[in-house]
Amino acid sequence: MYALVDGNNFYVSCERTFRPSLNGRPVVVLSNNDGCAIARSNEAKDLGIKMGAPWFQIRHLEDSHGLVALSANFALYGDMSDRVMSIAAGLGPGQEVYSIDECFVDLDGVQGDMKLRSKRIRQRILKWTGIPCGIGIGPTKTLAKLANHIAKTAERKPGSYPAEMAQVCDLSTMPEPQLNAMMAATPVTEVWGVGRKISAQLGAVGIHTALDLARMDTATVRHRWSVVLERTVRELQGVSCIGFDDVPSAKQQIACTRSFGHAVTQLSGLMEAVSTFASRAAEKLRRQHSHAAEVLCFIRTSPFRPDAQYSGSMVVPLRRPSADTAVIVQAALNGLKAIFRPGFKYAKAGVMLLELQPDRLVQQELDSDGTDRSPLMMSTLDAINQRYGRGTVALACAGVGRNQSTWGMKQERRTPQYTTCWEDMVVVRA
DNA sequence: TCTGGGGTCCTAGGACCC
DNA sequence: TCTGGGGTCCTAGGACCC
Repeated sequence: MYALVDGNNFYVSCERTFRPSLNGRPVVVLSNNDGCAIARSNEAKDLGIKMGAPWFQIRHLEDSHGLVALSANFALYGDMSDRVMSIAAGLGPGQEVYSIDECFVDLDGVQGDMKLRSKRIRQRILKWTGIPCGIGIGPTKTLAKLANHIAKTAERKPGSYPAEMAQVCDLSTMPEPQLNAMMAATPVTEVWGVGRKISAQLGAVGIHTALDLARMDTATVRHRWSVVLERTVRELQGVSCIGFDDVPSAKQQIACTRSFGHAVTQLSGLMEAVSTFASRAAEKLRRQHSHAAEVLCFIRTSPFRPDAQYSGSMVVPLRRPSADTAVIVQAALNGLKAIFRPGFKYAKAGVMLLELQPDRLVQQELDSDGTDRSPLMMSTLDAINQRYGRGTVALACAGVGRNQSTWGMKQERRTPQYTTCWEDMVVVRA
């Protein structure tokens, strides 16, 4: 049996913890470059703001409806997430942190009233962090997700589901007729694993609700769609098909990509950006103790602009797998020089590390004396940047901020890093 | 003027093997 | 008229997730 704990409107709720004046107001958190809305308060949803809505299309609501927009503050959200997760872990013996705002908890062997227990945990998270959560319980992950959806929807839209489902919903002990009624009231799009494309295809054959999907014949589903959807159907039927990932495995690829604050036309600006992204990616690589065998670099213009379009990418193999920033930056820059075409307004670039492997598998070289100083240098670099802040020590090709004002991120509405930066800490005066 | 970033898994089809 | 059977590996692309 599983529980799914999920923070409501997570980024907005993090901001509200430190600025209670935002309660009751329509609030959105914007993506990097203040591009589009990636989190919305209930009031903002009620204004009809869609997930991913471009800011320039909704900014008129600032004046007309008191909409508040904030730049994304991921340092804050990451830290608040850690706090929420450590409290949620108290619900059961195992926890899988699935994303920044949600986790599955394994409830096997837990005694007592699961719903009451969940309500207490929910209350504790709210009291200790200020983040409101929904908790769903079910015999499979997909049903726990469904229960979570019901818990949140019942709270937000009274009348959509029975009122006692609000905040915490337990589908695991529900009598079948009632469970069927819940599934019949849930559109199939809300089922975990059913996206836009597949729900349209299902709709075309008369499958509109979670219950319709649960009652489909698994062989038909597998034949017409895939084993992925078949698993979803079985999970809805109460047969667990999706495993529990207690210890997250190392990533198979690592990316660092950004849209620019302003268009970049010169190779020099792109070189700075790509160097910076490659350095960041290498840091992430070292944190999970991996080496990369290939480096992918890409650049592209903005598909939203009427200008001439160009998109180029190249995979650069390394002579041998590495986690050395200098090696990875050099490979990325070699790729960049090969794909760069003058005369375009570049809007985005990125570096991806591919073919990752554990760093303990090292292939020595015949002409080497066996002493590789790179690991020591890299761990020193990471330690300094960890202690004194990102970018304290960097490769010179990442620039010294000369072009940063061009390609660097636009963040005009960022809130303080209340919990991760001494200077930004809240001061209480008597 | 202005449209995010970072992942995973699966499948189909082609190249190649005996 | 009629041209086998069975397998692996790789890649590109599509679907999904938050």
